[in-house]
Amino acid sequence: MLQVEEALNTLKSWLTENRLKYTHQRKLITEVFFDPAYRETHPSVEELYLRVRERDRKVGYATVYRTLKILTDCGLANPNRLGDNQTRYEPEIPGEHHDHLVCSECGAVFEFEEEEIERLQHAVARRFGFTLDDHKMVLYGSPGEICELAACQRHGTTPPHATTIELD
Amino acid sequence: MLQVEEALNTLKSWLTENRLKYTHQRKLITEVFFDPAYRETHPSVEELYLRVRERDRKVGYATVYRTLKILTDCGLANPNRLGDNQTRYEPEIPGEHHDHLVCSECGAVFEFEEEEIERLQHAVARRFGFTLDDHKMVLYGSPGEICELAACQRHGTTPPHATTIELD
DNA sequence: CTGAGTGCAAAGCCTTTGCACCGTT
DNA sequence: AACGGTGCAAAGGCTTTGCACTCAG
Repeated sequence: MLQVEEALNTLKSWLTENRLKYTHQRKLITEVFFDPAYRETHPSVEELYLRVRERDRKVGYATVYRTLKILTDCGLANPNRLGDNQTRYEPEIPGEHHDHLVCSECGAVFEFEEEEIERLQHAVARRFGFTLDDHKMVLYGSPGEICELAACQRHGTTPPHATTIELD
Repeated sequence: MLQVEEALNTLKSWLTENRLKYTHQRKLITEVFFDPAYRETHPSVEELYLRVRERDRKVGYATVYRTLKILTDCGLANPNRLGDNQTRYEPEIPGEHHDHLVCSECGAVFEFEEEEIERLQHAVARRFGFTLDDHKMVLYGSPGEICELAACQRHGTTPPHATTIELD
């Protein structure tokens, strides 16, 4: 719940700074997006739209698109392409960056952090005379036969992840 | 020219294996795609289509899409999303993988290789019990004021890269 | 009040598909 | 000759936009 409040505060401040309005819809969409129960689901716009509609039938599709754009602009949402040709969003928690590993077979999405890769990415940017602003990285992998760790759905283990996408 | 021939041979074998046909269009599109003069331009389908049309006016848009799909399937083309909401393709040279760094300001695209990052990506996949099949990584960076190295167009240096995209 | 925001439907993009004709095998 | 390929135009997804109405500040 805490993070929902923080997100709403961030949103509110950002809107005020930009002379935009803190509307019922923007608040609702942000609440749903940051709902702890859905935090790791990497929803597409449509998926989020459907969840929002469960709470308020009158919210329009376009509003969800527009709000997600705002959330992205104020650093609260992170758009990603994981491989199913849709833009998927995830709530951005300050200081909590992670990247994704997608199972080539079933589309299960796993999150991971790898400080050393991030460091090297900064180094690469620096090598070109740039300061790293952002990056997108997605790994695609196949679970081995004798794999104990892979929690890939198709292999029967309980998934520690919350999303499964349909790869092309 | 060598790589064009190699690509055509690879394509031809693959088509034969799959009982598909080695048509005039597929040959032409592949030749244009692997043309040394354009090798690093990361063309979108439309850009490639336009180039192909310079050599044969009758080639259709759909054929370029279909052929690029084939080239991707037989490992000769690599689709990428660099940040301008288009799929851009680059010729795949065996053993020559690289990733991209995009200038946040002007959209200039730079290619780089970083063995250590690749190694760590394999390690991450392994940690989850997966074998790494593929990955997508794009870095976004800003050129510094006092930057000598950044060959970002907007900053007046000769670009060592061949593509500039329009970021959203 | 006033201008930004919303919902709806229409329009835009990029990409795929159906179909009749064409060309490789 | 047989069957996959091609070109064209139409249709599909996802996303954005125009517009009249609504509501936050």
